[in-house]
Amino acid sequence: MGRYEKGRERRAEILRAALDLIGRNGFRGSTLQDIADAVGVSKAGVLHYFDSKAELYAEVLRLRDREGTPADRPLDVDDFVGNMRENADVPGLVHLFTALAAEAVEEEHGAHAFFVERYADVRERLEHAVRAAVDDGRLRSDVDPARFARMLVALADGLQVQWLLDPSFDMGDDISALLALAGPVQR
Amino acid sequence: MGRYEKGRERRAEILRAALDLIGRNGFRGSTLQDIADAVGVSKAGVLHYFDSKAELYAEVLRLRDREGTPADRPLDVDDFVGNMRENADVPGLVHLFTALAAEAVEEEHGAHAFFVERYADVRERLEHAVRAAVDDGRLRSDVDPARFARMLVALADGLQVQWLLDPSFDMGDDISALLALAGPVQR
DNA sequence: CGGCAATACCTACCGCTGGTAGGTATTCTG
DNA sequence: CAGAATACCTACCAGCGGTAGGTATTGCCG
Repeated sequence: MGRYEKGRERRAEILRAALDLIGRNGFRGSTLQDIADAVGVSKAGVLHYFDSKAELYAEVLRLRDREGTPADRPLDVDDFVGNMRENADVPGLVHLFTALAAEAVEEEHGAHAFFVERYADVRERLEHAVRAAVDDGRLRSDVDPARFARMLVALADGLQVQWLLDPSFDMGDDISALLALAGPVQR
Repeated sequence: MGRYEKGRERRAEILRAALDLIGRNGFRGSTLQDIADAVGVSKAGVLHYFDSKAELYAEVLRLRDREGTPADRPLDVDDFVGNMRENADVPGLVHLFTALAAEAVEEEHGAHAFFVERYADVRERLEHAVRAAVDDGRLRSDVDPARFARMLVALADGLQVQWLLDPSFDMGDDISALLALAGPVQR
């Protein structure tokens, strides 16, 4: 199952082209043919590297994840706010993420495995970060880390949909608002 | 532009058939042809009543909204928790909602108008409910009603995606948790 | 009642999409 | 340098949402 070097390069080329196209035309307007043309390869050539379009898109998102925050870094709750603000610069990818996630809910979907893993991973890392914040006294002691992590992720996802429909608010502010509500009781 | 009686009945039949099919097969597995067959009409017959599949689906969701909570009733923040729990009984529709909403982000999409209106409406009604709760002292006075309404909706939408991927938690509990965080400061 | 516009709804067709079959050319390994 | 693995092509397919343009039916109005 190993790839030749030429193969690894092509694969990377395809992912990069897909990323570009999505950013430019949105992912609904990007077909396998478009991606193939952009790379200078046939449609079947693209499908030689990815079993389906959905899987290709999942890999695009995985690539983006890797290029963003390194997965091994601890991740703090406040990073989440920053991540959210950065997303405002790449609406195409945000759209891809939300739409694909909602589609991939079914087991047979080509991106299902990706989202299962990704949600589990993000939730777990966030849970640790929340627990740390609770221990530090930066979050109220009655905050349930697992639930709060799920809520943070859910809030982020939901805000993205509303923001795509009408980008007239700052998603980071709303995440901050949740963190503030869970902050230590003042007064 | 008025319809004959037969037309109005057919239209209703189609919507009901679509609703049924979605509940049974999920909406990804339901094509215009399937819906047409279920009603005993041709594909073109269906498209006589709806300009596109997306618009048909939007009408399905609109129907479901009307059959649920009456739109004129005031709506209280706690209703939201109950609504969320009810959704657990109709995963097909939940899937339709989240996936279509994420798709319909683009202006040209057949369901775009529906979601713009619906989000605006729900947010506004929720904002009033939040303001009332703040005035009653059931929510902290520093809660911004507009923002909090948006957050509630976002949390609900986001939870639905995670719940569809793994329905092992109660979405109502997480909504409650947000309301609790925004509740009056105790101790 | 009769006429006639609006509506209902069909068959046939279209372009495009993601995906497959099966071949040939290229790359690397022993 | 043999030969398996990989790269990647052309040709093809079924199914999809959607359109064109026709005929049959409905209901209103004089």
